[in-house]
Amino acid sequence: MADNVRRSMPLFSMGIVQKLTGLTARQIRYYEENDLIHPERSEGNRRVFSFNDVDRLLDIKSLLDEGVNLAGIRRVLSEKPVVANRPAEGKKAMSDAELMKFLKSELVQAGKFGKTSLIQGELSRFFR
DNA sequence: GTTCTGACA
DNA sequence: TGTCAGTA
Repeated sequence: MADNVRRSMPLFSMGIVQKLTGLTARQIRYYEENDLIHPERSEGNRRVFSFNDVDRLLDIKSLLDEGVNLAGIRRVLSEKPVVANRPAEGKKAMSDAELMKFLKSELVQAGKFGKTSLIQGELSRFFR
């Protein structure tokens, strides 16, 4: 259960998530409006994303890249309970350590190249 | 400086 | 979706 705790631990700010996912704040907020994600809120009403939210956002990005509309994405994601991120054996893509490492490298690259790096096109292949 | 909501091109 | 406004 320590796994779920870590995954739902609010750690990322909007800016970080933007770089991590390559999505714009506008999109992220829009997806939240459509109940695709449910970030926590901090003091000043700031969104605080958990590891799960980022992972979920990446899934959304993958679907978007495949030309799936919001309705379709919502359908796919609706099968994934928010807080109920059980140790789904045959569906687990990456371990926490791997995902963490991956995200960190993306951050570094995003920093080097300026803004959105390769996160946009290639990334979608690794997920889902 | 960063993020938030609402709104409009 | 982008972006501007007015805040917190």
